[in-house]
Amino acid sequence: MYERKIPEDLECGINVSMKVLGGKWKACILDSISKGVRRPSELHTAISSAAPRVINMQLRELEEYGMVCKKIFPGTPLKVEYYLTPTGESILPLVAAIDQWGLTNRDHIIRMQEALQ
Amino acid sequence: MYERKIPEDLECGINVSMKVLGGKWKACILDSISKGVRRPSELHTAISSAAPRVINMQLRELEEYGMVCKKIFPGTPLKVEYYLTPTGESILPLVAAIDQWGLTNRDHIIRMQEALQ
DNA sequence: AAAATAAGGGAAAAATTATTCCCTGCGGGA
DNA sequence: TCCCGCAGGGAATAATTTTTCCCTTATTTT
Repeated sequence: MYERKIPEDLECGINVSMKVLGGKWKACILDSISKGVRRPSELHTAISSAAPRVINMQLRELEEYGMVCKKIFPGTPLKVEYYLTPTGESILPLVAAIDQWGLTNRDHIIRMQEALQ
Repeated sequence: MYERKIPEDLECGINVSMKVLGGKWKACILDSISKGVRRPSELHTAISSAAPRVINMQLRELEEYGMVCKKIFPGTPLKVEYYLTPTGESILPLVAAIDQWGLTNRDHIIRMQEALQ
C-alpha cells in the first residue's frame, strides 16, 4: 500500500465515506456486485472502461474496508466470487442516491460546463 | 482549467455526482455554505485544514457547475458571498447522507484497516 | 510608512490515483 | 505445442489533484 504523506482526517463523516466511495470505480463495483456480478472476469466485462488491474486493486481496497468479502472456490478452473458484507449492503442506498442525483442533474451540469465556451 | 486526457463518462450518474462532490473539500464547502458560512474568509477559517487557494479553486468549480453563485458587493472593503443555487440545495440531502454513513461506520472502517497490522 | 484585511491568481512542486505493460501458474482445447 | 481463459501481482509511467509559495489591488488601521 501507498503510504500517505498527508494524514487523513477521519473525524469528518464525509471523509470516511469518500475513502470508501471515492475511487474512480468503487461505487460502480459495489453497484455491480449488488446486481449479482460477482466474479472478477464478469466485473471486468461489466466495467469495461476500467482496466482489469484497476478493478482488482479497488476490490482489494473494498475488501480491506470490509465492504466486500472474497470467496475462493478451490478447484480448477479456479473460481472467485465477491459478496457484499452487511456494511457493504448498508452503503447501497447511498450509492443509489448518488447515481440518482447524477442522472437527474446531468443535463444541468453539462450545460453549465459548456456555457464557459 | 486543466485539460483532461482521459475522457470522462457522464452517462453514469455516479460519475456526474462525483464530479460535483468528488473533490477533497467540495462537500465540506457545500455543507459550510448551507450552514451560513458564506464569505471566502469565513470559509477559510471554518475549513482550516485546507489551504485558502484550494478552497478558492473548488469554489470556482462549484460555481461552474451551477452549485453555488457568487455575489459581489462592490465597495470597500470588498465583500463577496456565496449562495447555494437550487441545484446546490438539492444535493444537500446527499451530502448529509454521506456524512451520516461515514459517522456511523467510521469505527468499522478504522478497525478493519488497522487489522492489516 | 508599515502592516493588516479583503479577495484572488500564476506557476511550480508534491502528493495521490489511475493506467499500462508484462509476468506467474494452472488446465483445456485445437 | 501454442494459445486461450481463469485469477492476480510488480514495476513503472501517466494523469490528475492538492498544496505551497509568492504576487496583485485597494482601503483601513497602527
